Amino acid sequence: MTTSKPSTRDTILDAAETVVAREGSGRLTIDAVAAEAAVSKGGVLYHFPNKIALLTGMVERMMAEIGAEIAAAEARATADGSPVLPLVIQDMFNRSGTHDSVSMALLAASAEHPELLDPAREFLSSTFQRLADATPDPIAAQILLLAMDGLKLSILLGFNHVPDHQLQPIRDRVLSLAHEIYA
Amino acid sequence: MTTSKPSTRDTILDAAETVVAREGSGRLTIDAVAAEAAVSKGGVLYHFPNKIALLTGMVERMMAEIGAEIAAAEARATADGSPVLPLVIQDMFNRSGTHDSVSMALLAASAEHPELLDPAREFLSSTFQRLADATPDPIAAQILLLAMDGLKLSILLGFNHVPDHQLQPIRDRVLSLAHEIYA
DNA sequence: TTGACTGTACCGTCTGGACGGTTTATATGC
DNA sequence: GCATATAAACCGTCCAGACGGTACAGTCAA
Repeated sequence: MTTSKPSTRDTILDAAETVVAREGSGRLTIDAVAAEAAVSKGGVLYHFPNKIALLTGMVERMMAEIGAEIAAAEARATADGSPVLPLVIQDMFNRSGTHDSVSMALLAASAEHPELLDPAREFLSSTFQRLADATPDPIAAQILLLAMDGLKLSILLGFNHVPDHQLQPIRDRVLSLAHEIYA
Repeated sequence: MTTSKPSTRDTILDAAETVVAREGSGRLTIDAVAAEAAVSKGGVLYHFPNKIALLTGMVERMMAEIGAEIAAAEARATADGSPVLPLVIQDMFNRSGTHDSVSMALLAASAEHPELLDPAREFLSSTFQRLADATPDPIAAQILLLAMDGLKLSILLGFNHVPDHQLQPIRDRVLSLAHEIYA
């Protein structure tokens, strides 16, 4: 099992995300992360020699998580011959709600060292591009993926400009639209 | 004419947005804003007695701009009997590209004092809710509005995970989908 | 014995904000 | 018509605190 013990390194990254989610990216200090992770400041600096390394760690873990998730969806899709896009979108819905590492890492990095997002840019754009291009209607697929981004943004910044009771219908509609693309 | 002279106050708010766009929300300091606005630090603090006031000013101007834009679209719509949603969406497309005050204000405030967004939350959610509910298919309208948010986010953080050459087709498709809602 | 930390003390820099001074515009009194 | 008063708009400097980072001695389990 890969989820046996959360290594201190991961604990620290989790703590960093929690701080960003709760207090804003501007309050992401090494001290705050240490306190949140119940580790000393020296302990944080042992794993991440400086703050840039910490931010880099957040961005890298985010990319790894997205990559794994999409790869898993693709594997499932090819396994039972179902279309990929709905699977990916469903994953996104399931993950939303919990403060997710994607948004937090983006916010944190963009606040202080936007250039750290350069590798993420390439990775994300090519990943989603590939995903959309694999469907019969790439433009429609992109629009749905953008809608998912928007939903994430609104949750991330705390506006549910989508009220809770509309979340379920939106989810159903987006999924059915995703299926229609393959019709 | 209301656009006669850009008051120092507005110059300062513009400068703040520029700083956020160029260097990230974490680099939004009073000194940086002063330098960008070609005003002394004391000058900035004359108009905004502290940093919270500056952030509040950004958020308030953002709401005013959105409110005015949507009101204008609604006025145009009722004037010639055309549907509102496509007009609003067209405005959003036209505004994108230039670093817009909406995103910058959101980023800046969320970084340091997320609670400053509380009034914006209410305003934006009720505004977009009203807009969507005024269409024959609120769910579809919400999805399109979310897609616009997503597009804004991706431009904002510098990922065009939508490549430039797809922007035009996406624009056309979203607009035609917006029209279909009324069909 | 080594790796993974803790804890404390400390330094240099940056930043928000306070403060007092200075220019400019406008109004008032004579 | 001119001096004076007054307030608004702005400048430049200073300071306390926060933050990133360093250094180093000590703990403790495997």
